[in-house]
Amino acid sequence: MIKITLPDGSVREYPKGVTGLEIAENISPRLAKEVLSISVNEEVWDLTRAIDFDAKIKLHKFEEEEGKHAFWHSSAHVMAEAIESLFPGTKFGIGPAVENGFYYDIELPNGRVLSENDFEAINKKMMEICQQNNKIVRKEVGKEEAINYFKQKNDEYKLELISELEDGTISLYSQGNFVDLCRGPHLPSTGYIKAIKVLSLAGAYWRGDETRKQLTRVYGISFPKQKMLEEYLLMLEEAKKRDHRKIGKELELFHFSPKVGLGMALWLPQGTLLREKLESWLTEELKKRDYEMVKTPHIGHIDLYKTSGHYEKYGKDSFQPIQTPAEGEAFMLKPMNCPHHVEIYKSRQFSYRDLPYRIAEFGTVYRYEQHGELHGLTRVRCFTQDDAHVFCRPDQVKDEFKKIIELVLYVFKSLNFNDFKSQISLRDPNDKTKYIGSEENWEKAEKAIQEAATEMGLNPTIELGEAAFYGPKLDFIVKDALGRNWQLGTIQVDYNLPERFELEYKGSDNEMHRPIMIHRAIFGSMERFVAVLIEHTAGKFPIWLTPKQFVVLPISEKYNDYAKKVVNLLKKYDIRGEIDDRNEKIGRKIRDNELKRIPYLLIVGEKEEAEETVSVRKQGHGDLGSMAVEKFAEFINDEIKKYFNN
RNA sequence: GCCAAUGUAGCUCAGAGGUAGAGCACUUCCUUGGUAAGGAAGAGGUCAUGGGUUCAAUUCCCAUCAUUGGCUCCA
Repeated sequence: MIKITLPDGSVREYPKGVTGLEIAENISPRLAKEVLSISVNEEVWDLTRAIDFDAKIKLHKFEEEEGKHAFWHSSAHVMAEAIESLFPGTKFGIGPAVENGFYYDIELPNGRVLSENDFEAINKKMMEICQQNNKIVRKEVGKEEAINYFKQKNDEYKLELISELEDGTISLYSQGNFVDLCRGPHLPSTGYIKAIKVLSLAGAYWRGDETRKQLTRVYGISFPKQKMLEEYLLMLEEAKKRDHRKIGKELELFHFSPKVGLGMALWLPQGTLLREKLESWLTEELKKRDYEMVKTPHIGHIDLYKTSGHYEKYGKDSFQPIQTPAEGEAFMLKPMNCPHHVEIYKSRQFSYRDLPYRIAEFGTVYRYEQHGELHGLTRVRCFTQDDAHVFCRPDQVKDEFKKIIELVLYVFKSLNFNDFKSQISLRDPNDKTKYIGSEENWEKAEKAIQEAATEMGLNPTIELGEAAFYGPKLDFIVKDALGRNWQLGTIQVDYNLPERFELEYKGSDNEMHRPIMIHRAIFGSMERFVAVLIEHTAGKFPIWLTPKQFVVLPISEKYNDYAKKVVNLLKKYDIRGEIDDRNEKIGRKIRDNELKRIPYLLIVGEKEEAEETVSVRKQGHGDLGSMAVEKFAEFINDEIKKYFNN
């Protein structure tokens, strides 16, 4: 008998060779139906693998990473089996589970190329294999046996992989007629997969190496329930509908013109209004928190970036220096605001009493991103950071972090980003040599960040070795309405620039000391933030942010004058909107303005004009009845206040 | 930058080796209306750009440019 310890600490005895599936059945038949893989002493195993020793175990369902992973990994094998049976002689690269589904890199025989027209046949075949409910069997083999098998299959990709493995650690998994080199773990049988579908194709270099052959990467998704697949496909469609590029066009927020330049957004009037609202709101919040606003030029002398190190880092792969008529003089488009802000610090002398010194700027920077990297507003070549730098003493780092975290949380809450994670990136404890700055300062800062995060109620994950060479950092990753992750806020300690620019302050000991510089951004960049906001809200922005808060719809042209009066009156209350005075019926005007995601439609006709009221229609809620214009103004302003009071 | 797909009216997209079509938007006219599409007429395109094949190319081929998806997930 062996002792099996469950996650709750309870211990059960089982005969030697018991499997995860048997344990699950013993606990509850219902659990046995849902469980997909098992952790045995922290190692994830197949449910059907025999356990021969005392162990701590944990059973994993689809909801857990470990369960999903096994599920999708087996799905990749099913897809491979389907492709092999449809296209005998196909060679297989790697086929792992990924964040959303799985893929397999393949090479079809005789130079045939897979196309979307083949999807249906593959889907059908995959379902067949799943319905056969074939057992998935693990077999540990010697290296030679593995080599022989794939030699006979003539699969040079698998052979290359095997050649790098150590004898005695090689396992094969088989199901039906398909055998694959694989570490596992896998599902007990293919019948667990109730819904499976090929999603897309892409090219991918063998082993990510562009000098090597390009294989076809086939992406797929699968679920234990048909309904889950339907929901997932619906989510994908919803994501497409919410694509910020599409909504940006529909709402006339921004535009890209190849003539102006790739990756350079032109902000249209509506988009500019939205962006300005965000900027002025954040500016007010910064001022409340003792930041001072600064402005710096879009270019800087090349020597500035040589001192900062950015020339070395960005020089070759960036926009090239701008020459002037003067001999040997050159400027660079600024890739970062930091060096400019450092020079602002240097413009005066600092005592320890003057710190922290906080300066902020909506600073536009230019980076020559690779052509293929460009994507809508999320990856551009010219963008505006909501940048700020805090210069402080080492003993102030923790407090400053707490203050910045407070601001980040405030911003997230105000914009309804309620689901987010935080991540602290620290040094690699095994290789501390690649980091700049003193051991003492690093330790202090790493400790300060962790304490600040905990004290502010965050529950950050800690990533060792993820810190930049110049300092540790804290990042915020928000989940949008569709569950997608976006990295927005970042707070970074920097020991590098103060050193390079020889920044100083006079301490209480009358000696000169080096300040610590903290970089931070809340939005990240205005471009990316607006994109995330669009996708999060599907273009239905909060009332205080939205470019047009209302549109007045006259029942007929006879009431256009009254409509104009309403617009002007509301303007006095700082409520923005316009008239739809087209020669159309009211139904038409309602439809068009609903589609433009206008939060409030104010319908005016004979009755409203006589009573000096508007008939209010709220987006998504329909008719709210009529009210006096002033009352509506109050109503909106109350709604806006609610945003900031709770 | 590399691979693939795509590029036709302001937008969304059909189409075919014989120099173009729809819907929406736009202009004009009719209609003056009560909570998600009123009617009619009109205007609008070197079919991304440059080559090639052909009697004939927007359509086929090549190149360029742009857009999109991927190139990070390691059996």
